[in-house]
Amino acid sequence: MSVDLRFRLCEKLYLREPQDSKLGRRIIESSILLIDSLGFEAFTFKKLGKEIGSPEASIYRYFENKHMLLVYLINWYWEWVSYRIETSIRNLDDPKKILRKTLSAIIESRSKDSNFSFVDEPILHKVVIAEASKAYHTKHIDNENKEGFFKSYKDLVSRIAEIISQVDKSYKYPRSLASNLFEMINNQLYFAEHLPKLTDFKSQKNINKDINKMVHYYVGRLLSVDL
Amino acid sequence: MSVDLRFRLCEKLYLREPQDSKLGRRIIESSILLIDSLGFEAFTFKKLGKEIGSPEASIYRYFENKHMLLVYLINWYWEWVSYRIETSIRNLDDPKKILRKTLSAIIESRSKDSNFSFVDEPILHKVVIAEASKAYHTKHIDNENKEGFFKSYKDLVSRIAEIISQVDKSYKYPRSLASNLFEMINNQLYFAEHLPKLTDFKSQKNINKDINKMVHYYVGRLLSVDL
DNA sequence: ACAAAAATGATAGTAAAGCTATTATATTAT
DNA sequence: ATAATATAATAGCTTTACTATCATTTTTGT
Repeated sequence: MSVDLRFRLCEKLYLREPQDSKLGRRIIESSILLIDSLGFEAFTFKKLGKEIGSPEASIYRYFENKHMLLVYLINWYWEWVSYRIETSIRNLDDPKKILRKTLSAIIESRSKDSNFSFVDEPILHKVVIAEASKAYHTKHIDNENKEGFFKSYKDLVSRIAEIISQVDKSYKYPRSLASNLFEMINNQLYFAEHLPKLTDFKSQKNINKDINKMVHYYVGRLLSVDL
Repeated sequence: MSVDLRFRLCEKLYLREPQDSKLGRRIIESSILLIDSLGFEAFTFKKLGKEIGSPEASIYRYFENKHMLLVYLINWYWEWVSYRIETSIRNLDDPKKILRKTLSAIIESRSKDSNFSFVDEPILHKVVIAEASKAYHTKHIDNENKEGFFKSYKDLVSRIAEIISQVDKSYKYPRSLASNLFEMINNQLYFAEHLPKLTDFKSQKNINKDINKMVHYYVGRLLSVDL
């Protein structure tokens, strides 16, 4: 019998912790699928309610609105990526090796993880690729940031920046490189599928391998180390 | 008496060419200011109509909906950047010099241009930074791309990729580098202002200089040339 | 200068989104 | 078994995102 791990996310994001109840988990599970299939703009709590056989009003008891739900899902995703990275570099000492493993773990954060039965990670990653920028490009960004809405992503970027600095202490832009890494990977994946003129990658099975190669080359060049 | 230049944008974007009438230009002018101040989500044609003293329905005669208007504005911005780049590299031969000038022109695409009286370019750039990703992260991206909704940006990226290739013919990712350049610059500017943990830049007057330096360093490193 | 054509204004109306409120019925905890 | 809590069922309200109609300007062609 599998026990679901759970992440502790910013409490301001929800009215009731969705990981703790059946309905809550169904909200998480189904919203990921529904946002993926409808797109965030066409996604509504009414449609989600219909999907899971519960009234709209019940969903409002968990999340104030669909924006909060999106931010929640995105935080969940970054917590999960962090968890995968830490797992994959545990017991390593060599900074270059740690960096290499970290980069590969980031790219591989696209496959199903049996530790979380109610989340389909590959689809959640699709949602992050397509919708995450909407979560932080809002008029209320400064308040929301103060409340901790983006903590998971910021912590992850800080961690990667640290790993980068351990390879090249003199590198001037570790945070920018770290955030750009995530944004770039997700953008290039999106472009490969939808706007191929904006990328050199082709949308195909092996795209992960190609992106992985590029990212190692890229970071290696910028830090002038061989990765 | 100043004569406004105008750009030829994809005709599918609008129902009536807004650059050709007084009301149309007021729509462009005021929508930029209003999207900047309200954010795209809270921006509506009703509010825009109130602002310019025209009924909502009149605006609908120019643009099918606010999404189309946003896409239009963003195309306008990229056409303008292209125009500024071409102006600044005219008569140059040396590929490295062309690349250097191009990068600087991109960064400097943040100041008022007196050739277009009805557009406040610095504010339009703010709108592009905050809202452009919403224009292409939609469920209808593939259809819209087919219709040419993103032509201006794709053409610009192609042009930069060409310039990059002329400096280093063997560089494998010219398109990805070009698109990443634009996305990175805009993201880092946004992060500096709103999510400082995600960047090494501080939001202050001289940020353009700092970003310019980083971008030259960055492209120089990746292409292994001195810029 | 004048009629025809085209653009704009004024106003109304509709469906859906984005909520909030209320009461009834299940579930769960003690 | 009962009290507390969560969920269901239903209703209703405001705003958004449009569409339609007709009157009034403004522009254009001759």
